[in-house]
Amino acid sequence: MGLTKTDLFTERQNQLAKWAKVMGHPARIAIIDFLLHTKACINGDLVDELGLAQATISQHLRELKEVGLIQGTIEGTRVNYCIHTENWNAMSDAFHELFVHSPSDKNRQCC
Amino acid sequence: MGLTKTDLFTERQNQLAKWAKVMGHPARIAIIDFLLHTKACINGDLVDELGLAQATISQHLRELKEVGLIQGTIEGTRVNYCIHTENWNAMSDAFHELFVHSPSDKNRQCC
DNA sequence: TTCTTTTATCGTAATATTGCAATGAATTAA
DNA sequence: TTAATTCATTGCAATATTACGATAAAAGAA
Repeated sequence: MGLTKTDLFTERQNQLAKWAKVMGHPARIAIIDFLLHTKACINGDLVDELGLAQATISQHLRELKEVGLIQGTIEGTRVNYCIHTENWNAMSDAFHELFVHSPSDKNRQCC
Repeated sequence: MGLTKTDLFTERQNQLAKWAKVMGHPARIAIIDFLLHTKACINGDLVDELGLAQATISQHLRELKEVGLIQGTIEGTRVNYCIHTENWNAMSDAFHELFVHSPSDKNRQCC
C-alpha cells in the first residue's frame, strides 16, 4: 500500500493535509522562517544558512514551490526565492479557520 | 539516508514540523475535524465515519496521541477520544505566531 | 572560447509512511 | 463460563521521504 486514499476525504481536508505535510519538515520550516524574516528575497544562500547539501535544499525548495507556498525568479545564475503571498495567506486563513474551532469551552475536555 | 537531521534546527522548528507532520494526512485532519465538531467525545466510530479499516484508524489515532494533540480514556470496551485542549492551543498559538509574520507588506513580494 | 558560479536533476541508499488482514487483550453480555 | 464487542498490536507489502554525490544546464567572467 503506502498510498493515501485522498478520495475518501473532502477537498478541504486534502488541501489542509497537503499544506501541513510540506510544513512537516524542520528544514522547510527553517526555509520559510528565513524567507519570512529576511527583508530581501535571498536565494539559495540557504545552503550556507542550513547545514544541508545543495541538492537537498533544492529538493525542499521544489516541494515548497510545488504546493505554491514559495516562488522563484531566475536572476542570472541565481534564483530569487520568496513567499508566495497570496497562497501563503490562503493557507494561513485555512488553518486559522481550523484553529478557531478550538476546544476552549469546558465541556469539550471530556476525557 | 531517509533520516531527518533534527540537530540542525531549533527546538521550535522541530516542534512546528512535528505538529505539521501529524496534520499532514487527510485522515488525521478528518479525525480532528470530527473531534472538534462533535459535542460528545466520540470514540472510534471514526471507523464508520471515515472509510478506512479499523487498524488504520487506530494507527492514525496513536500518531495524534503521540504528539499530544488528542487523548483517550477507556470506557468499558470503548475508548473515548478528544482533543487535548492545552496542547491543541499551544500548537494553535505556535502556528499563529508563524502566520502573523505574513508577508503582507508590498516590499516582500519581490520575485 | 573556456572557466567559474549557481541551481536543478538523476541515481541511489536508508528509512518512514500508509493500509490492511490477522491476531491479542480487555471488557461486557449471555 | 462462553461468546461478542471494541480497540491495539503485529506483520507484511507497496509506496514515499530524506539525504547526498555526481552530473547537467544556464548564465556570467576571463
